[in-house]
Amino acid sequence: MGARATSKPVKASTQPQRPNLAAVAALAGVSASTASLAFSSAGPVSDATRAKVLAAAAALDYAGPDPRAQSLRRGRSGIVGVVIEDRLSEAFRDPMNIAMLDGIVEVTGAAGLALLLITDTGGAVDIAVAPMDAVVVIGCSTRLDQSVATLRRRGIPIIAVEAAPMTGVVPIDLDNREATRLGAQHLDELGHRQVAIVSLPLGPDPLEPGLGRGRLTAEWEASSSAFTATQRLLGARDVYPDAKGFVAAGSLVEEGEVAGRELLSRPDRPTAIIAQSDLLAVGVVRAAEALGLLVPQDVSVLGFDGARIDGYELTTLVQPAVDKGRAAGRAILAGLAGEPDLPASFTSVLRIGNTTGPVHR
Amino acid sequence: MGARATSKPVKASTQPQRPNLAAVAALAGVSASTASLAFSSAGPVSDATRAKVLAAAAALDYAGPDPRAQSLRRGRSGIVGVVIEDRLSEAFRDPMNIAMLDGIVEVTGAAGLALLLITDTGGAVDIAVAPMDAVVVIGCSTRLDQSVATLRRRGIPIIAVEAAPMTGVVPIDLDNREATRLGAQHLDELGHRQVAIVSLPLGPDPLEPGLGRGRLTAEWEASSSAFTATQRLLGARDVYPDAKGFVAAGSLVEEGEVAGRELLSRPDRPTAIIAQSDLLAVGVVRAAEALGLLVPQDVSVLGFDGARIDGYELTTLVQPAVDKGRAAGRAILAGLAGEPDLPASFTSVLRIGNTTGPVHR
DNA sequence: ATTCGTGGTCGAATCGATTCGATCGAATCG
DNA sequence: CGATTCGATCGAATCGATTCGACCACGAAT
Repeated sequence: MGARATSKPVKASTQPQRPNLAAVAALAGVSASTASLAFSSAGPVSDATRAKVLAAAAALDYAGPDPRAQSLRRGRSGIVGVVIEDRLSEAFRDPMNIAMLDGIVEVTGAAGLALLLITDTGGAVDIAVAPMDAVVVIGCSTRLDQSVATLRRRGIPIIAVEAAPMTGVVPIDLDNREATRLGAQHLDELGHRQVAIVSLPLGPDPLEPGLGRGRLTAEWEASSSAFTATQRLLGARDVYPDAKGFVAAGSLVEEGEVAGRELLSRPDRPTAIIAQSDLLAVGVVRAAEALGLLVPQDVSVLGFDGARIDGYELTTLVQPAVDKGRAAGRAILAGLAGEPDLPASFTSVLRIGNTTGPVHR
Repeated sequence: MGARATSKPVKASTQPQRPNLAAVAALAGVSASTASLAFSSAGPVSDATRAKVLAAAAALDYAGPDPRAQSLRRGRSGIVGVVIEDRLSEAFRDPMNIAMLDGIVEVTGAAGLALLLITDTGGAVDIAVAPMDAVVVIGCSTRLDQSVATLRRRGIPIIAVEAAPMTGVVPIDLDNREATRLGAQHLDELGHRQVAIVSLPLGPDPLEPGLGRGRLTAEWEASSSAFTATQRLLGARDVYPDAKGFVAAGSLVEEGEVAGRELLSRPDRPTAIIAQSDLLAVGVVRAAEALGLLVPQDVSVLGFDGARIDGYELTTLVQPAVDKGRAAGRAILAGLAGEPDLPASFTSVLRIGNTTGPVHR
């Protein structure tokens, strides 16, 4: 059996060569076009023919049309990219991200689209090589600009959730600044004058690039590449222009604890702390308790998100995370359908919990 | 301007037709093959030529080779499917799933593969239509069988994490049964004789299909479609063959609370509860506290997973979730490289916390 | 001076399906 | 009974790139 196998011996023996539509058609005694019709059921095919084709497919162990070929021919892959900046483990620890993702899935899933997770950790390479029909960037830091440019050249719809406005990108916005200002006003009305901020990550500190965590400086604030954090910072500054701050390295309870310890153990301890997420706020509350301070008697804590974290009833700004996701999903669908852009913007509402109270001295 | 636009007016006017490699090559004055080489840098191309091609690409606003065409030609799409049974919001609330996913990303991401999230909620349709190079099924219930069959016909590597053995599927296993038995023995040594189980979802109750939650019956246990839950059940039965149980509708704290209330408010209240996840265990502890019971004095609680849930120091079985993910990632890579199957199996270790103690009456 | 590489480029086949227009037979209608 | 239409099927072009073998020219070796 070695004589005639000289042309392509390895390939032929190891791989029995997956059958393709043409092979199925041949076995069924019909043309490839008819076989295609039989599978896609997008044209008139007699029942007898369809049965023959299906039988031939079964005989050859054919799994149906190759998705790769389909996506080339149709120009659609059925895949929506989701660009997330952090590592997954970090991004998914924040319930807001999950809620939003779930909103996206709810809408896109119903339309038969699957989600491709793209972590931005590598270079800007990955993002451009996947066969996506559309892409959503979440918490897009400014350094994604070049990747976005590539995507735009490719002509696919780009949706950005809470990002700086860019031409050709459909925005899904949240009133981060106004909402934070609202929360700050609440603190102001309670009489708080010494207020500190715990900020979400701002990107690398220009002065001392290190852990991504540390006391907030004017330089750092100015060079921030994080849109949402900056907006919330501005909202706080609208009421407390000179508030001190601490930048966390992630939206995590532990980070909030670090920040809280840092801010509350100083002699000029603030009477209230504006945390940019509920997870951070919980950390701050813990730090306060660890330092023997009572919340809200000794220190008020304001959160952001409206995550239901059990054991706590934070005063916070409740954002419609799932709706944000749904809106992103609808924006994708609109983009794919060639309809006009479908931007959206959402507002957060202040929910008073038991972590803020009148200043007490 | 209407006269000569009769042939294909709509398409030509709305879409400026994205340029393709051929167009770039033409403008650069080279052949398509050379242009391809210039982009892929997988062959000898003079620097001058490459520069010409790149310049032409820039002039035409060409974004690089179309990923769809590439994946057809190369037979690879760079996409790994991850099949998750629940809704994302539910699956991602369990830290174990996230940890594992992160392990997968760590390995596959380094190899330039992106993850396609596939929720199993719809029919078995979706799963087969995406252009994937490999697929990982997580917590695969038996009803995925047909989808797996399709995938296998397609000839792509299939990795299953904690699933019933199937031919052609590479298993990544955890010692669910043995580990649970170990935990049960720990309770046994502490003198517990009245023990109840809080089980992870088992699939629909054959007798009364409802919420997916309720008292564990022999019929339900026998008809379970959930592999992991069944294994852990068996491990508990190895020590306590007649233990009563309650089936939760998800791995959630709230579900644990429901189950705990149900089991602990009865007159024949157990002295210990085996929960099949740490989240469930926390819920049980909360329920106990709500009922005025002390843990572990009045009731011992055993968890599973080794998730670090703050505020609690559960006695639990610590499983290497991230390693499981990494192993799955390596199994994928091996499969894609045509190497022999790379299965793996992991063991959990008992970590004694402060939620179990000697029986006290 | 002739030959032997070899870097650089090109043609053409191929990946696997979809889809438009054409064809052909049969059934319907006038 | 001839013309029309409709349903079923087929051919061929197309989607956009990759890649193998061929080819050409030029410098080096004999």
